[in-house]
Amino acid sequence: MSAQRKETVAITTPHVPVDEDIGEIRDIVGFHIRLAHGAVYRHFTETFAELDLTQKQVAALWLVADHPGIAQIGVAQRMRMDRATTMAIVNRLEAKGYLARSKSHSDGRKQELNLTRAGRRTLATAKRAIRQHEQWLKSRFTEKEVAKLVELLTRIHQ
Amino acid sequence: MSAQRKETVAITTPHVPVDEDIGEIRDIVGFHIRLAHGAVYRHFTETFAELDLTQKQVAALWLVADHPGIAQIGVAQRMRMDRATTMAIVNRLEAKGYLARSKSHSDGRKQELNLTRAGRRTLATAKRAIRQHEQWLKSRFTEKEVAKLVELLTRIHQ
DNA sequence: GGTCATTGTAAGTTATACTAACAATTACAT
DNA sequence: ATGTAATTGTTAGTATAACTTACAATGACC
Repeated sequence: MSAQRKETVAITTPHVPVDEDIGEIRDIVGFHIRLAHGAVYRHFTETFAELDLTQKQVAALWLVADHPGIAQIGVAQRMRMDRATTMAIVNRLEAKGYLARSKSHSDGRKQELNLTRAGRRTLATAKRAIRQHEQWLKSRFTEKEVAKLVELLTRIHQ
Repeated sequence: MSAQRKETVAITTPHVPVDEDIGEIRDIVGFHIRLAHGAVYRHFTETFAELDLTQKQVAALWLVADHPGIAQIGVAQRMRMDRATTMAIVNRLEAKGYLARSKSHSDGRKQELNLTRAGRRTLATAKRAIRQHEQWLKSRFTEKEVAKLVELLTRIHQ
């Protein structure tokens, strides 16, 4: 559907230049980060359409898999989200049956998060989709450029 | 308030390491883009708290200023948004009194967008805030690195 | 023991992004 | 030139995400 739409645009509106003038905004780094994020987000959504998972949901699932028994606050800190936003995401993953909460016995305030069997199965599928998605993203760079990009981006998010 | 909160965190939870282990996800480029975008978005929101404008709203305002009489579809294409999303943003900017719609006489389907006097005044203020925000973002890079980052990001969003 | 911090939770707000449908207008093919 | 298709704006509805505020339960610490 996306390829079809793109083709339609190319056929019916050849007079619209690909590199439209965006004016002074071209020199704003933050604008490029937002455009790049948007492009990645859109491709991710297409890749995960059948799986019905968002970036955040996959990231949270993956984090819990890598840190069994992690508390919600732990997920929040690693993903740079606040508690309320984390709640919403964990709620959705719980509703889908991919992870389960259980009271921590070391700290009564916390809930331990763990994947269910379905969660592990889905994450395995998701990781294959991520590999595809990453391939699409990395295909335009050399290995060295990928490393450089990650290094630069890391300096932004600490 | 942000500095205060950061300080509080540093004082009350020194046992939480800054570089928490995020596991395998560390190697996913898309994850770094999302984290970087989130960090930039958060700083932008703080910088523009008094102005009560979002990234998208400023970008749209700026685009209209650089392209007087541009149609909504033109804004959408340049910002990689669909028509409905553009509508919402233009509606908000119109409600704030920063831009005005007027029927195009060359194409009856289109609306010409132009800044109001208040819109021009606000954009001027916004540009000063953007300069601050960009300074914060660029401060961690050399000029060469900024150019490289923009070049790499541009390859992602075309 | 009392005070303060942490954690999870609920409720409500805002912004964004998408789809689907519709009306008005324009473009185009035969 | 007429009928069909495409474009543009618009509305309505849905979903996600991020935020605030408030509250309860629990833990940390003097």
